[in-house]
Amino acid sequence: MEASQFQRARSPEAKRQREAAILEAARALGHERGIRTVTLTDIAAAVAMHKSALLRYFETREEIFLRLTADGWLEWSQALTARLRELSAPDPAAVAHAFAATLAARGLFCDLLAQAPLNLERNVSLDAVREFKLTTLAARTPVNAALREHLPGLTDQDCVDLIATAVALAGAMWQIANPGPEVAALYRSDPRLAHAVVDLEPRLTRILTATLTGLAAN
Amino acid sequence: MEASQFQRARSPEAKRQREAAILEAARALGHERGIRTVTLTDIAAAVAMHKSALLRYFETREEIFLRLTADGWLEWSQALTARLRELSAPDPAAVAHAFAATLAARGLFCDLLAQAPLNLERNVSLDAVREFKLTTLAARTPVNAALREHLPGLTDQDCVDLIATAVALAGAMWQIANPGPEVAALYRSDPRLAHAVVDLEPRLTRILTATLTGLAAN
DNA sequence: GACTTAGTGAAACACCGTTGCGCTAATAAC
DNA sequence: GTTATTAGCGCAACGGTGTTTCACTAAGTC
Repeated sequence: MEASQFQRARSPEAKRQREAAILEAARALGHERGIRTVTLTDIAAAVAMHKSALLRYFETREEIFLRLTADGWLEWSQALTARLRELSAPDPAAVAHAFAATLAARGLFCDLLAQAPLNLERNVSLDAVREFKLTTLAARTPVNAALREHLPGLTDQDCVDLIATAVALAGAMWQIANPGPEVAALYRSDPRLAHAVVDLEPRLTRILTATLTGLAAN
Repeated sequence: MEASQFQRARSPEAKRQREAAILEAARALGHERGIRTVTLTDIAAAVAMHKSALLRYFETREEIFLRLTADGWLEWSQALTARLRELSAPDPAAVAHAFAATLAARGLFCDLLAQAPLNLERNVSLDAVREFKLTTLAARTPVNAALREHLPGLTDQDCVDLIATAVALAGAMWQIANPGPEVAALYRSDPRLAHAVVDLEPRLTRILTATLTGLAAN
């Protein structure tokens, strides 16, 4: 997050190093304050560059976060696939819990998921959109395979739907489960608002368990 | 959307009329271009006022859309409750389809739902947040009652989870199902991106049917 | 050591939501 | 019917976005 050794990146390796530093700074800032509040000026300050220089590495602000989202997909896919392969006996509830736990543990990813379709596919080149979609497809593939292997009763469409559901719910519900401090205090102060306080992981587990058993029963 | 009869609203009725005109203009603009792209200047032009004048009726831009969202909840609740009451024999698939159909038919509401937790609960007074949450609670109550009446096997928590799931999925998936024209063309042009083309209503129906049968089976 | 080239910072730009401030339309007082 | 008061409104300015332009100069090349 501090200045690099070199003042100007000319070699391809140096450029990749700078690009990685920018992504890492954006990730760190997004993690501690939420994506929405992270500005180009903030990222630029974190990597000791001017914000205009960032846009020589990424076409637009949204593209930075789209890259972060794609990376998040791949990382989450690895973690989830590994967990699914550890399961022994076929157990929909365990599968649902694996989805919920891996997602709930990745707050930044959930934050990004919620904003990806909303903000990120606009103001981004079509090439970037294509690459992003292909990356998410590649990330879903091993999860899909592990699912079908563990629960042979599921069709391919079932697996596609399950992953889409888990990701959509994680994005949407993470936002609700993580309000700002004042709003959280408000929810706790008024008993009528108790329903607004939600705990992400158990709720996701509950819902996904139901969805999965429903799919398996069909 | 054109100018009012009076130039200045002084009586309470005239003020409410102006407020309604602002909301209606925001709704119309959001419906045809998506909430994200609707600016205060746009709304002001539609009601033939200056944008600064809008902020005498609503504390902030987000508050306008929060009001629209709350109205959407009440309207959807009515429509869904009526449809649920029309169902005769207990049928989870029919219930799921009622959810999916009423949501898919309300694109603006889905759009608002996706942005409500994300953007709207920030930059809005705590009073507005409280009122919004209470309104959504009031909107959920009759749906909850109709659900339990039609499918007695469901617990209260089941109904709460089902409504939360339906709403979260509708918001998130509507965004994916309705990309901009260029992105939609991209999806259609590349066979590897065929999975990115989704049809909201059948997909929601499928998923919610599974979730509901899973909940009922538990 | 001079030359070229390409990464960078500074500043300007367009646009956003928001605020402060006169003006004057709409009402009330006489 | 005239005048005084009040308050809704347009205008212009402000601070803050993301983005673009351009002169500068560091880093490689001969």
